[in-house]
Amino acid sequence: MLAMTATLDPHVDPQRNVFPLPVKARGVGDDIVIDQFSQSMPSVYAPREDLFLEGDDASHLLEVTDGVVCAYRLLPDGHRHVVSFYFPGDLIGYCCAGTHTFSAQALNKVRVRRIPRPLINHLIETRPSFARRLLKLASDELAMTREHMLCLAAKSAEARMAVFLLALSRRNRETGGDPNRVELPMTRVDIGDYLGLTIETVSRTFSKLKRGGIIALPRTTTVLIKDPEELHYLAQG
Amino acid sequence: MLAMTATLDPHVDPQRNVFPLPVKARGVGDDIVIDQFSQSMPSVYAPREDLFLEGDDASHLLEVTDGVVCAYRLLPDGHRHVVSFYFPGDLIGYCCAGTHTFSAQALNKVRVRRIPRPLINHLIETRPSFARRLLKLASDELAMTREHMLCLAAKSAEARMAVFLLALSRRNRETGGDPNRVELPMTRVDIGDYLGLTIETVSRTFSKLKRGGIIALPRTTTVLIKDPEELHYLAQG
DNA sequence: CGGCAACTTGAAGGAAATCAACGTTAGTGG
DNA sequence: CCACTAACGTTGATTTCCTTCAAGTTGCCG
Repeated sequence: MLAMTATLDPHVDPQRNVFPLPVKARGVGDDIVIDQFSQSMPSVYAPREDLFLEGDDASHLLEVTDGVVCAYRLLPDGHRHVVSFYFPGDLIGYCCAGTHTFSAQALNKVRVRRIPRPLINHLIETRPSFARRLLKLASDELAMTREHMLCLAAKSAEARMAVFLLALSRRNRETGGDPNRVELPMTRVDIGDYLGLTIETVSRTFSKLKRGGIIALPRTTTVLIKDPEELHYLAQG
Repeated sequence: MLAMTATLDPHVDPQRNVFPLPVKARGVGDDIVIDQFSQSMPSVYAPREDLFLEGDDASHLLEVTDGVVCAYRLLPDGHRHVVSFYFPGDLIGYCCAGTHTFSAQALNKVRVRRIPRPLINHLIETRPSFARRLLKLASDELAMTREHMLCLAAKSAEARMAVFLLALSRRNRETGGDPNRVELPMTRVDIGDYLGLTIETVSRTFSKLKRGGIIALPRTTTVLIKDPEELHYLAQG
């Protein structure tokens, strides 16, 4: 259950030059108001099913409870750009205008709670603390987006991959998992479209890191971080 | 004077795949409250003077009234990344936590109005409409940052430059200026650090556009757009 | 076992970075 | 007003990294 006392994730640290992946607030809900409502309409999506498309009416705010969501945009030239990945506990679409600015697709079996926008608006009107929390959420997401932007603007393929893996590792640590064992729910294409690289470069970089003894890849979807120290070094550029 | 009725800039259109430059709200102020306060402490900065540094306490929100501000970050490896440019009417630091997540430098003579954060917090508490407006502002900036990110992830040097010039052109049009005459208050280094390119590439791309008859450069700081059609085409990728 | 999609690896090509030199502009002091 | 200087900008030659194109390989699911 969402607790009123749940605060925003204290680990978001815009000062560090890594970790652009969203690590958002758990428990943005205000008391049991949201809880009651959202319980009444849970939704489940199959792998590669779209939750919504860019331009769709953003009538609801989504909270991911299970699975991983890939936010993406399709360009006129046919290219695809992955904006972000959303994990359990993350909120989607909380600070958007009337329509969604990106599409969202389930990477595996995804479960979300749908929170109607009017409820959000009502809470903003009636509870200043809620508005402040949403604002903080938006500013955190902005900081993370800038981090990712910086990564794309200034870093090599190897550095981008290192940043990416460390972001996943960090998320694991924060959710009580093994920081040195990273599961990849997304394909190489997803990773490439997120990091601004081709699948070939993603694959080659994985191999290079493997050869260097920095990671191991027992399966294509499992990364074992063997040398976190070195990975951090590479992430710096 | 800031008017209560002033709404958010209707021209921000996240659907379009161009124009990542901030075109933010004029008149975020709530009635005359902010107006009264901010009038009392205007600040002026000389070219290349820093308004604040990354990590500084964000005690105030800044509204640019004159000149152009360059938001940037310095990386451990010595690289510099330009996050954004802020023009008259733009707000800086409205959605940031306790400390600034980037440094800000005046590109030319800059005048800003400093709005104390406690006042902002007070307005959020007491006026839901103000909170909603700030949230809208944050969501617009997020959309624009994503637009820029997409540009860095997926576009060629030429396309990035085209997008950049069109963004400046658009801003001109919206402020009643000549959309086909763009003044560049920033250096080639600034542009390069913003677009993730070297100064040489920026310069070469200017020359290429000039050779193609798409732009003219009567002075290094003045761009005349001769073929907006073609420039739009190039901006697509 | 077959078939297909995802992934890996190799070779060739290209776009931008780097290295290096030259030109241009603005600002300073004689 | 001109000479000098330093910062900024342009252009060329070379190198590097990533993309593209083209096979293979792996692994999953019927």
